Amino acid sequence: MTAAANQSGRRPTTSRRLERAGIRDVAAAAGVSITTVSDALNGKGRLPDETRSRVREVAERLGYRPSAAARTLRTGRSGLIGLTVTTYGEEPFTFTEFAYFAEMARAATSAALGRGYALVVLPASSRHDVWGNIALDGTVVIDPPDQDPLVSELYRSGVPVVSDGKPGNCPVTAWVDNDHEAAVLGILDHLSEAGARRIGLLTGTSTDTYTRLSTEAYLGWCAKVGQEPVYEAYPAHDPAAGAVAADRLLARPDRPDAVYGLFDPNGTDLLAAARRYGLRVPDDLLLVCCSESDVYATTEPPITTLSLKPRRIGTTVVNLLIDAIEGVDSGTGVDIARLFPPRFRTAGTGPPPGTLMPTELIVRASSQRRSPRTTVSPPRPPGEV
Amino acid sequence: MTAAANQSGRRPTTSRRLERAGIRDVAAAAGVSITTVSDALNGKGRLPDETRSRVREVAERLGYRPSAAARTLRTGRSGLIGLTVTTYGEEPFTFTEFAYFAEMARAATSAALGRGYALVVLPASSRHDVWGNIALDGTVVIDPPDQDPLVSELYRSGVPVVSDGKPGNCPVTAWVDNDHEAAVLGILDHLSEAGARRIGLLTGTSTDTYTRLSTEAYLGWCAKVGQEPVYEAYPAHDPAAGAVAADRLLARPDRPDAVYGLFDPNGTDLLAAARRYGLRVPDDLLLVCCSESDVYATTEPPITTLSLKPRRIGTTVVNLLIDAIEGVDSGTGVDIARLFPPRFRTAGTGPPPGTLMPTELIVRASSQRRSPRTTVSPPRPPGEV
DNA sequence: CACTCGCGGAGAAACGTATCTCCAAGGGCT
DNA sequence: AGCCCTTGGAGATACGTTTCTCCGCGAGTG
Repeated sequence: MTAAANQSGRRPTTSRRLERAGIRDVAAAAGVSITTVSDALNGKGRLPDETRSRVREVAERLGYRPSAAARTLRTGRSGLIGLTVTTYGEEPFTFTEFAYFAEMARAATSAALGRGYALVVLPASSRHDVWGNIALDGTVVIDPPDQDPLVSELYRSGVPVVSDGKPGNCPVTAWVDNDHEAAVLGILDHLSEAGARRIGLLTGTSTDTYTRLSTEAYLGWCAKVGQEPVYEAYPAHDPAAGAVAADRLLARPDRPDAVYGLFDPNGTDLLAAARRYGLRVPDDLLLVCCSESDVYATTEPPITTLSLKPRRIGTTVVNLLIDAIEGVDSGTGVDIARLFPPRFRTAGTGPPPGTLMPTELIVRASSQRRSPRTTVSPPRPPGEV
Repeated sequence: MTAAANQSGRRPTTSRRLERAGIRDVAAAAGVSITTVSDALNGKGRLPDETRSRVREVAERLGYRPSAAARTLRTGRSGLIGLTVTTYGEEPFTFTEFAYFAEMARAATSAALGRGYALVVLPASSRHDVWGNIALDGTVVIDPPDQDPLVSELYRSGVPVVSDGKPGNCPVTAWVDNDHEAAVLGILDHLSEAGARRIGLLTGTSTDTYTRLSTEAYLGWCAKVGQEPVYEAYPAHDPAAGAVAADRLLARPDRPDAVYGLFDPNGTDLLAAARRYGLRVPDDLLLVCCSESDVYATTEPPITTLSLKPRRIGTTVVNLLIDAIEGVDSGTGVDIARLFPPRFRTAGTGPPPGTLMPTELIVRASSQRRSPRTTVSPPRPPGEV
């Protein structure tokens, strides 16, 4: 019927200014009800294809764009995922400072978008302001410290949290981490096989999981093989401190004949320090550092690096989070971990399901005693090409 | 059917499960109206301090968190800003690939948070899906191409857009860019003064503003001083292609005695190529490249770089955008550019207000003839000062 | 013929907040 | 005494969706 005029029933249609078209306008223009429009556009109800396409066409003609805010309010889902890094001090962002974070964030963003979610970058130390003003379906937390208040708050709010880095004592829904212990042990073995007698460590003073687990693994290994630990620790966010620490390590009376550096810039710093002390690499000093950068392929000599494969981590973290978001009856805010799809659970136990991902050791000249100097099959790294 | 539903007016209070507390619950618990709670929490109405603090306390006790979605729907503001990079092909993200983007994004994120907004990273090429599902108060667009459909769409939706990179023909609210022409001319003059007779350019094949303006400035300069242009172009996203192009440039019969490389990795590529051809830097070849990385401070020799100061750009872009968002009566979706605060307008004209920001040339050894060697007036290029 | 059943679709109730309008009471002023 | 103004606060509505419920109707079916 000619319902076009009064379709809105009690709505004061006259008050509509030049605002954007709403679903009501589409309904009126197409001569159907709001329900039908919603169903047609979302592919939901039982409608003949003809109605569906007609509605779609009208919507297109009016330039109709559904209001994300209204949809979020109604459905309880925003399609937004928070990404935050909590450790490493108060400075706005260590993102991109360490290549690991940059790569990881990029992969996470990509993975999220592939599943229809977008990532919001948030600082852990932000005024409650920003966190409270954003409707988040879930959050990725990078390396939460023990008892992280932010994670607790999110948990209380019923927001699923997946952490990159095995959480100390936080109620996370799930977590993903590298097998840092295996990685360090692998490197130490690798160096030993290359002839190292005393392996030193360049580590950090912060208490994040990565630093802690790696250092513990080193100390444990030392105890096992009966080597006195030789290490220097420095605040990892301070690039200058790294160079100084590298220097200190090589200046010690019990100077190591091999060093593993836990952080990205350690490789060049150690190389520079070695040069200062007249040490040749790898002849007098074997070198390995953890880095995602390929500049170490072109240093002189090229340096063996451990890659944490941040892309894989980022992708996995996001997928776990979205699985949690979509796998849960979002009404019940309680004990999301219990409702988590069982396939992600760790073997037998209760508390949050975690996944350990392997690392990759990229063996270059710095960790191999000069063989015949040519490229005749150097010893291969354990599992990689 | 069920008559026992109605308790508080018409609301079926019994249906409230274990959901989170809403503003109504706070109002009930505090014995005041919803209005009062809202006013008290937002510091808005006229209320005695006593009422205000009492309401706040009750809200705290109930763990009340306002719904961001509802607030967004009501106020029309989400506190979310989109960040997108449109050029450089289809790959998910060139973010962090070039240090410029990484730095710029970081600064933008920081600036936004400082003003209470959060950044959402979005790909320009995304399915309309994601863009439509997010309530954005505005968008930062990095380097939009001419007639960018994304920008047009945003404009039509009434979303303010500020671009990093002078837009070709897009309805942006404002833009920020470096003074690329001045930068290139400055470098060319710098190289001339250092004794260069024939300056080459390593540029890109893409059509983004940066590449275009820089190349044009180079060609213009060549025409003015009467030098035959010597340049090689390659697809900037392909790192391998860069090395090849650098090699090509130095292999030419009309080999330049100075080169400016527009992209970050060009410095090391050119250095490597020079080495292959037995050219000494800076003696036989002067080198400058555009980069934000400080690795060029430690190359052998250190390389002069042009910094685009991405942090300043990112900060400025975001501040302009937020000014636009907050300075406009968001009801009227029309012609936001007109309503833009006049102080940001360019001198006389109409179309979108833009800001040119200076660059910074960091002079290192690669662009200076060794002092003792040729300190005395090398032959000057024809028409130069 | 009375009935069920599937189809196509309409109505209206939320979702949770911000805000506009309006009201009551008390006190100062002319 | 009548009036206005300020203070403190309540009611109701709108924001724009999604979705649950329900309804009419024509066609099979016993």
